[in-house]
Amino acid sequence: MSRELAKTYDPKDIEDRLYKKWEDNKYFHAEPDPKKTPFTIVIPPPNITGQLHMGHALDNTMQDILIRYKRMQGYNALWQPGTDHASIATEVRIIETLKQQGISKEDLGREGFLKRAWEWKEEYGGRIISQLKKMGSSCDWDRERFTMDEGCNRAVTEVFVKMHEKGWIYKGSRIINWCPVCNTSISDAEVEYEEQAGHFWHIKYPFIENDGSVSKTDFIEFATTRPETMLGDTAVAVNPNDERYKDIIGRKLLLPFINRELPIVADEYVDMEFGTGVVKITPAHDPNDFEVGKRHNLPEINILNDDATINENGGKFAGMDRYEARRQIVKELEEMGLLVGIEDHVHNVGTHDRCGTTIEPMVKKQWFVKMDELIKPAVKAVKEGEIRLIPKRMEKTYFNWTDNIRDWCISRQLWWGHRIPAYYCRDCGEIVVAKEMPAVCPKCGKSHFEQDPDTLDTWFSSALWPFSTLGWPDRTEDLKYFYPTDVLVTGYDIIFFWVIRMIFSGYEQMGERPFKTVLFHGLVRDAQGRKMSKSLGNGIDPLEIIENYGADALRLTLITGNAPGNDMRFYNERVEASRNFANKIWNASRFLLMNLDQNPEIASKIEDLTQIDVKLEPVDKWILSKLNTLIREATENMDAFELGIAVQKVYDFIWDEFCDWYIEMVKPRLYNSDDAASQTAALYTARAVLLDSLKLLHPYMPFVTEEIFCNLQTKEESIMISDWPVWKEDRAFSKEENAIGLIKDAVRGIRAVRKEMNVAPSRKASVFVVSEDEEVRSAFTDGRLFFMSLAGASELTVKNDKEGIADDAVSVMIHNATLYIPFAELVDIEAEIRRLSDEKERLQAEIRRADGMLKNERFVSKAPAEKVEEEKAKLKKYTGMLDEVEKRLSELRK
RNA sequence: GGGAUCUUAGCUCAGCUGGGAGAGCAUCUGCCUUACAAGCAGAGGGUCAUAGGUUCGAGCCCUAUAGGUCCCACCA
Repeated sequence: MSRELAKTYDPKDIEDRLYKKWEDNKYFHAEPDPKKTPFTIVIPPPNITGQLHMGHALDNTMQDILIRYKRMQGYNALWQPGTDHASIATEVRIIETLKQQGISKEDLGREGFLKRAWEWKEEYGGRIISQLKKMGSSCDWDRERFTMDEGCNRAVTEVFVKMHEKGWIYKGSRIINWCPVCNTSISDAEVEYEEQAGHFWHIKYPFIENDGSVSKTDFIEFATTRPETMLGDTAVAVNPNDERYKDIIGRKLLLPFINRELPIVADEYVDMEFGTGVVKITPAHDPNDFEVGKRHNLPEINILNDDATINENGGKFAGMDRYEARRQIVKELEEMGLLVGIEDHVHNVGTHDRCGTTIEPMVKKQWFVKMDELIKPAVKAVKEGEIRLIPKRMEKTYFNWTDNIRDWCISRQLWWGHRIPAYYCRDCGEIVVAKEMPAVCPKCGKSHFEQDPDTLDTWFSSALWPFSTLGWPDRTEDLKYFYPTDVLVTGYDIIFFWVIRMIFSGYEQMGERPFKTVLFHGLVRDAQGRKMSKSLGNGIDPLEIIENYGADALRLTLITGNAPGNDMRFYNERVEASRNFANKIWNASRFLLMNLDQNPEIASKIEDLTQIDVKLEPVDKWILSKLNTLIREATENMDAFELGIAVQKVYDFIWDEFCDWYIEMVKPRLYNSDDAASQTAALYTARAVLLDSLKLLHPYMPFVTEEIFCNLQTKEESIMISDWPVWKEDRAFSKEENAIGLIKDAVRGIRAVRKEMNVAPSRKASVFVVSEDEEVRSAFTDGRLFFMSLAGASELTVKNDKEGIADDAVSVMIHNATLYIPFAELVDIEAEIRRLSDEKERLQAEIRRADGMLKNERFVSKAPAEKVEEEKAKLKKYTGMLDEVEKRLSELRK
């Protein structure tokens, strides 16, 4: 045993060394073992472009806590790691880099670009992994996967082909969200709405008279926020019930610039109350108009190029950017007298969540997943509790999405990702969806196939993650053993993107839930409560925190004082508090090790001692009993995923009960080498309690606990594979809990009195304990040594009456006993009377409360008997104390 | 427009099934007590947003109001 520990804990000394030890010993590795119960978590795969941020830090800390806890409980714990190719995010980043070198994506060509992308993956994919390791994450790195590795690719193709056969994946011409900067379609979930100050342009179109001429006097007026879309108008709509417009339904208008005839159609979609009650219809560029267009068989005229410039359908505006065209159109309408007015208008604009570009709705041919049937088992599972969401309120968010589900646009006009397994015959145009390119066309027999150039939404592959990582589509042993997984830990912000899609994919592909519980956490915000973001520059780098305070401190900070699903604020003072706690444990163990060093005989045999070998004293039993309760409660809290509460209890126990009370209580015994039995019991107990406390803390603070654990014992090689403590009958000592509780009350009372009376700490005083209760007297007699030391007493007399105690002694009342401290020259009778009078008032208030409850017949008859008894006991206790205070007061007033 | 959530000590937040309001930080006082000044001891500080209701009993359950945050929808 190395006993030369530094005075302050320095995480830098130990973290990397211990992590290496764990990895080298394969503690993180899990293999199917029928003798053990599996416990599985799949990591939310971080993007290969990513750098560890506080969100990852929180997410992974929570997972590591659960995994380490279950591993210690004897489960076959697998934490399945991996990374995500993050199709669009990565592609955008690579394009940016290329741009700096003056190269475009097209310059490289598809193949060249993908080569770069894989190089990128090799270069950066490992970065986030090594950062996760710095956090202490106990992932099974032997099983590291990537969403575009061979197995995942097979899973993706398998699912696509299967679902296509089933008719649940289809290609269709629908209105989709188009990002003109990223040059791709995106799903509804990727659109972020942003409030922007814009305008309402009030415009009028002229009627076409029956003779075919354009009216110079007859117009219809409406308003739009996107005037340039008029180039794609194919109708104007009014509500069929609108009396104002009944007569004009079916008439025709002339679209300026384009000179297209527009029918006036009647559709319920139009809100009569809003604006003029007239809506221009642009089926190719507005989702609602698209629906109207379908109902009325209107042509869909796309007026935009992919880069959001106006195409040839825009007549003379062709080639202009969308906003330039908007300005020009408004200007010309004004000149033509067709602009009625401009109004300021704040409205929500859809933007691409990756790049912030305003998206354009466009009709395009894309691949979709049909959702109506697919979603059903996913809804049922959560409704019936087969999948539990924590906190429960997340179910509302979940159902809000499932109830309004729309088909999922899965094709992307990107190169980095899973290429769609659809093949087009160049000769006859036949589409074949298959795992591999067909040799010959089933229709025309020729073999000129071309694969669909598009790739899949990045979430398509992550939706399969819980089973693709375990070997699916093969029925591997891993899959049979570890699936379904147990807990999914993630932020509530990706419930739509990922959680729901994993759930329906799990049921569809595996016929079974992908996980039993989803544990949500919130966002980590900055000290002012703002979201951490690159643009604000307010992000706190977890690696920097680890560098300055250690990974354990970071982990503890992220878990304490936080409930599932709630956002949290992060600031250095909180990390300092966590770091201080690590140091506190460090020093407690240093204290123990020093004492073992000074008692080599005891130290040599301490590892072999059991509780029955040592003569436990009441304080030893007291702390063991407290520990026992802690073990039960902390375990219960962890099982309920109340990690913040669990660790708070462990923290309080270690710091308050163990360090501030127990260690102080046993010091006199440890320093008295005349009583080896007592020393042994104290060292045995301190060590046993510390070891179990460390175990309870290990999931939260793996490094410091491991280091101390290994210093304290030699039989087990690591705390992370040691057994989780359990509540034990032979550690429950209620009598000692009461007795020591009483002594603590006495010590606190005396300390408070001394402080109030300005008695210097160095000045000792004699203390008398007077009690008629024999048990109370023996508690103090048994605890004489440490009680005196803690209370600053020079001598202690325990007796059953106050005979011979100085009249002006200061007194402290506790349950069934009164303490007297004669301070000789220091007495201030008036002050003592004031102090006791305050105490009297306090006790009277307590008695009023308890008495009031007990006098309430309805309380006595309706409240649980246990509760009533509790109040009766309190009433008795406080009445007794009040009697003593009153007696003392009358003596002092004589 | 729909929904969720929050409002508890100066600050940041816990408070699990309703049963005498807690922590960390900050503040004040006193301590270098041979594990730890990243510490020890003591103290102050809250009508638990407001108004009703249910209950023997409400920070916790219900209703309404006010303010904040977030999500969804997107009336052109």
